[in-house]
Amino acid sequence: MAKHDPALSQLFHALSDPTRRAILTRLAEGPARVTELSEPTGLRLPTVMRHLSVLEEVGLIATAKDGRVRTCAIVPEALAPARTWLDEQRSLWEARLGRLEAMAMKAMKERDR
Amino acid sequence: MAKHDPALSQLFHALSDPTRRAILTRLAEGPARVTELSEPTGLRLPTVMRHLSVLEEVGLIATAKDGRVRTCAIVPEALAPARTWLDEQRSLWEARLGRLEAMAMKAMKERDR
DNA sequence: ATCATGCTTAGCCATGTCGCTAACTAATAT
DNA sequence: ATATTAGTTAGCGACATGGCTAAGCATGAT
Repeated sequence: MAKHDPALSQLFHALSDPTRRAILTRLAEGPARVTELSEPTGLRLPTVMRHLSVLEEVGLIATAKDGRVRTCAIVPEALAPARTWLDEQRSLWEARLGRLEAMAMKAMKERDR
Repeated sequence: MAKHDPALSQLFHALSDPTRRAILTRLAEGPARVTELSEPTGLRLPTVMRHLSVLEEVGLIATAKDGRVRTCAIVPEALAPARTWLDEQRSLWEARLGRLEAMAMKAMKERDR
């Protein structure tokens, strides 16, 4: 069985929450402080903090504290493993389609023989 | 705020489980019956059934029962929304990089004036 | 020195997830 | 007719998740 890939699981899990995706989308426009990120969500600060922790743990964002303000920025490379997995999946699928096509060709040749 | 996108959330959630990803990878090679899918997982049948339900609910697989055997097949188009979101995210990021670059150019011109 | 701001921590609650066993149904094989 | 096979349903338990409030703690403003 394909062995655990905890990083990928965590990555997809992080992306599975709409609030977290919204935060990432916001951050794609540029860095922001925590309060700034929390405002559009309608959620309380501690809740948003938790989402930010999740995002930071999987490496999707980086944060730094300056004085009492924490600034968050996106880490776009962190999305790569997800893309890679999806691409692999697609190429597996296409390989299979290719084999099916080959079989169909072969079947036609047999029939015409 | 970006409005809810429950389908995307469910899709990412479905992909966030290693067992489910393993099942998809297996199915990329061709259809399989339930028992066949359960064997390599080391999990009990009802557990695997639950995973299959999740996959079917989000449209990642299709199943059909013939006699007492249920056959499962992948539905590769179902991955598209995930890919699309990742691509959008990347293009947002690149647009931002573009703007930063433009700002840097402008700053250099100002400085050289 | 005091107050307001911005985050952080601790802890609670409801709900969801993932595993299991046990018992059931339906189809096929003997 | 009976036994086996393949899946299904029901329901349990442990733990994770996502929301909240309340209280704490630095930093910056007055």
